[in-house]
Amino acid sequence: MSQPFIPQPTQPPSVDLLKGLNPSQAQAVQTTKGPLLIIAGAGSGKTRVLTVRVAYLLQQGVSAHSVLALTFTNKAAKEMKERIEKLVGSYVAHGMWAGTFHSVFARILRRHAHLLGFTERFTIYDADDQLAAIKAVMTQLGVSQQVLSPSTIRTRISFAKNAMQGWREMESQARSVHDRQVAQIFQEYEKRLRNNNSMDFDDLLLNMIRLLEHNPDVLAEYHERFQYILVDEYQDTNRAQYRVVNLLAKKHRNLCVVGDDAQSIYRWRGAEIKNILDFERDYPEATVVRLEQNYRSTKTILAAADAVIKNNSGQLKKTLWTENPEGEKIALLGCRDDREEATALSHVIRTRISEQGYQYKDVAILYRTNAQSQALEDALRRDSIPYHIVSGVSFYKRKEVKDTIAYLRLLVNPSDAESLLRVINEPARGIGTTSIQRIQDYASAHGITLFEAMQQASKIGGLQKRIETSVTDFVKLITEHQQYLDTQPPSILVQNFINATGMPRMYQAQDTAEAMDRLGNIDRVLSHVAEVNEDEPDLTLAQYLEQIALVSDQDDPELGNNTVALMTIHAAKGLEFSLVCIAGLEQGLFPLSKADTDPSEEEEERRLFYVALTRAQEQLVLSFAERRFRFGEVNFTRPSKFLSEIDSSCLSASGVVTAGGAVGRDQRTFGRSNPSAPSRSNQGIGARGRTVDRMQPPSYSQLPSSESYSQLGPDDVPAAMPRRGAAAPPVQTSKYRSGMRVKHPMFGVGQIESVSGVGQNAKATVLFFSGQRKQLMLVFAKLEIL
DNA sequence: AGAGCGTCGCTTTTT
DNA sequence: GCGACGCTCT
Repeated sequence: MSQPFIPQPTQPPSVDLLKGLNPSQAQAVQTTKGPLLIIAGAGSGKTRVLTVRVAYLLQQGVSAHSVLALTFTNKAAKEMKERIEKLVGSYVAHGMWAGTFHSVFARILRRHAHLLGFTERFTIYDADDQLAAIKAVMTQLGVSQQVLSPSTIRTRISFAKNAMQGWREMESQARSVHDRQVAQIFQEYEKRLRNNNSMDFDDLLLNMIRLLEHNPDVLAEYHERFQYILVDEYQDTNRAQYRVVNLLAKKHRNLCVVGDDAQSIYRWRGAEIKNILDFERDYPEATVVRLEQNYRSTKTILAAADAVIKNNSGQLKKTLWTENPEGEKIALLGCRDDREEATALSHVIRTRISEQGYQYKDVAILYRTNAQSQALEDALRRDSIPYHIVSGVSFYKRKEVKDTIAYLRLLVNPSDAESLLRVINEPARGIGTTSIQRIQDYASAHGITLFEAMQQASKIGGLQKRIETSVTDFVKLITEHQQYLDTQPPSILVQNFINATGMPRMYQAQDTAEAMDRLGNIDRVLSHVAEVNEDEPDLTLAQYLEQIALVSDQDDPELGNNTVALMTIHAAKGLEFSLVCIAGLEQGLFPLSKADTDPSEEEEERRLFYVALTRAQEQLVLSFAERRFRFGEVNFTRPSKFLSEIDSSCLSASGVVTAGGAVGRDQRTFGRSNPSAPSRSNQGIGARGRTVDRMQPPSYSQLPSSESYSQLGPDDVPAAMPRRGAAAPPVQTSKYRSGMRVKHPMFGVGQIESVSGVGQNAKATVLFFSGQRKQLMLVFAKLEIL
């Protein structure tokens, strides 16, 4: 992309980018040379500064090609790209690399995979794939999964990798037999992934370091290219990410990092706050800019957040302030149990929407753990409040979806033993554990991959003739479709291949509602491939797989809808809403229980609470329950100590209410129903924390019977509400009639022959012009009526 | 080989 | 309250 003399049609040559920026923001934008640390408080216009800064760079004549922007989420990367394009036009912004650490590194690693002993078609393993590999290794080593849990081992391996430690370090630091065993599993795991031509998420970082450190010419190439580097959320970088960033920035030292130590909430994933705390030590010549003016929240919300975060030690110095109004006080809902909490929140939301002119999309309910969403969903459904869940149970976690993906991965990377083992007997081919063991033994005896062993099925001793045929057929299935990898577009290839696996036929034959559901999910995967392929005609299957490996289903289309958002606080980072409800403020839940023993864990939980509070623009509602259903049983709880850290002057005088009182209107004060008792003493839940015990609930007889809720049957649930985990937008299945002409994204135009079932289960038999006759689940099929 | 049953452990957060 | 896993039976 040389720079020809083409005028930029969409953009006047000099937009005044600095207009409307405050002095610190402007300074951050204009400091283009040398290292720059931007300490960006919550709501201080960070994204704006980042994007304007890049736009400014480009306007100064820097080529987009030489800019690299690294983020943690795909969403952040996408937003940044879009906003920069808006500022300078897509022509000028073209060629800039903005992406997550993992996606950018995966792209670079594919290009140089051979230097590290991988092929460019390596598979990327997510946590589940890692677990499968670890289990396989444990079985192979004869380690009982009872004694050492695979998921603990996964965590330990991941943690070690994030700290750039290998199995050798782990072994030398081992303090027990267990530790040594973990190290041994670690070692075998590494070997296994290598044989599988696969990398886990952490490897994407580690291999990037290896690549750059062992190949000076490659490093030089990227030094040449990336002259300006930006890192968002620098407080969340782990040691490996820190290392790569510093390697890449070493030559030009034009490294701009942005972050807020108070919002560091990923320590459990290896994030090291000290990376941001030590930036000035790493780059003594660094410019430091503090963005301290908050444009998001009211004074009340900021005061509460500030009071909370003050309890943490070792923060970077900064003082958030705002010109925004004082705003409403924070409401506090004390509830009897989690069901009432959900009902109370739902009612508060409904009241404020109808009385204060908010829209559904202005509201979010945040919680600490995903499990909490269930009760909240039920309540919202009962009240007919439309909502969506941000990154709930993943679509990609469903068995049939994982199987489908595993088939696709195997096609691209036949060395991938994990995927192979997943699908070898799905649908049943008579290849059971015994046969697999034989093949595996043969493979390791000959030092070849599982798939290669299967290709020599006839030479493997002890295989029954019938099974040998099955194995040969399976190999044929894969190899036959492999030849189309380079010639057919993924949409076609995948359709044919998955059909040939026999999976759709298997579910078809089962003919249960559940099987139809699964069939619909497989269809959704295929449609998704087709969709992406339509946008990117040059897409390869390998690229598609990489995309879905590195994308969680966060960027669901429902964000555009006017619905209340439900999500974990982690998922809420970077977002803002007019009205934010934070549920489950109880000891043991938020802060989560393990914070009791480890003060640094408590500080992380407190930062998490800080993040939650600062998502709110105008109003905050905090809630807790005295009893909560967890682990299949009812637990009694105490209010979160974080509540006591909020100054009582920030809390609404009538803020503490029972769920019963909150139903409909939140005005009944907590505690004895004595109207003369100044509610001030109660709201102090307190203000002093130790008063917690005093705020025991009113007697249950004072509260409306909870039976009033159970009178609401499932019929009260509006049919169009999203069901848990169902990412598909509600489809009006009733509008389809036989005889209609319809269009399917993959099968094309056809005519409905018949419709059966109702609602979620409605199915249509469609005869397509291609001659195919298909039974399609209407909720998933995306049939367009012509 | 595969279905069926019982036990266990567990739900923090995600690229 | 769920799913994953292992054991037993057919």
